[in-house]
Amino acid sequence: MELFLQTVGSIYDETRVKILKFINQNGEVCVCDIENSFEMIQSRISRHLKILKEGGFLRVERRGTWAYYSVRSPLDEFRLAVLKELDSLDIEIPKLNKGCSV
Amino acid sequence: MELFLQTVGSIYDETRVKILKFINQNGEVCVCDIENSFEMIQSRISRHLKILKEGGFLRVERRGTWAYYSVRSPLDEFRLAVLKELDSLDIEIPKLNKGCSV
DNA sequence: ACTAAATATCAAGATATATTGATATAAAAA
DNA sequence: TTTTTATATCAATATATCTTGATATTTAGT
Repeated sequence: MELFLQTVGSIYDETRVKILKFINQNGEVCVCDIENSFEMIQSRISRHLKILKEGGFLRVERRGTWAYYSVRSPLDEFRLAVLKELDSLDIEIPKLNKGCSV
Repeated sequence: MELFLQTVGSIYDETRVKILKFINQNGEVCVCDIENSFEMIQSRISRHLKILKEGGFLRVERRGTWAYYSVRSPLDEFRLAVLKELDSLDIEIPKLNKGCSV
C-alpha cells in the first residue's frame, strides 16, 4: 500500500507530470537541462526529480558534476500504463533547452 | 491535465484505495454497507465515494433512500490498469458487512 | 404534514505537500 | 588548497487535503 501511494503520489502534481513526460520524450537529460527548459529554480526541479525517482519512474546516473535522469527500465505494467496515459494526454511540455555551461 | 490529476488524486489516499478495491471485489454496494464494513463515520465514507466518483472510477445509482455505488463501466485503459494494480496489491480490505436497517 | 432513515454537504482544526531562498555537498578546474 | 559549477537538502511559509461533528437534503412511511 505504502509503495503504491508513493508511486501514485509521485505523479499527483502538475510539475512532476510535465517533467516525467518531458524525460520520457527526450530520453536522458541532466538536471540543468530540465532547469533551463522549465525555467524553474533548481531546488524545485531537484525535489521533484527525487520524488519521481522514489516513485519508481526515474533513475539517476551521476557523471562528473552532472546528474542524468532517465526513465527507469524495465518498468512494471502499472508504471508503463501511466507513461502511456501521459503520452496520450494533451499536455504542453517545453522544448529541450540545454542549460549546462560546459 | 486537470482531469488526469483528478483521477490520480482520487486514488492517492489509503482509505479510497481500500474502498475502491472493496467495491471492485464485492460489486455494487450501498453506502451504509461500506460504512458498516469499514467502521468509519458516514460523512467520511460519503466524501471519499464522491471523490472516487469524480475520479471516474465509480458510479452511483439511487434507489429509494439508498445510494448504490459500483465500478463504472466501461472503464478506459488507464483506470483498468489501476484496478488491476490494486487487485495485485496485498491490501487488507474488510469483509462485506451489510449495514442498512431495512 | 410529520417523522425517521440514508446520504450529502459544510465549517473548523489537523496534517501533508509545494515553493522559495539559503545553505550544504560533491566533483572538477585553477 | 581554493574556487567554481552542478546538484541536493533544509527551514519557513503558503496551499491543499483529511477528519470530525454538525447540519442539510432526500425519500419513504405513518
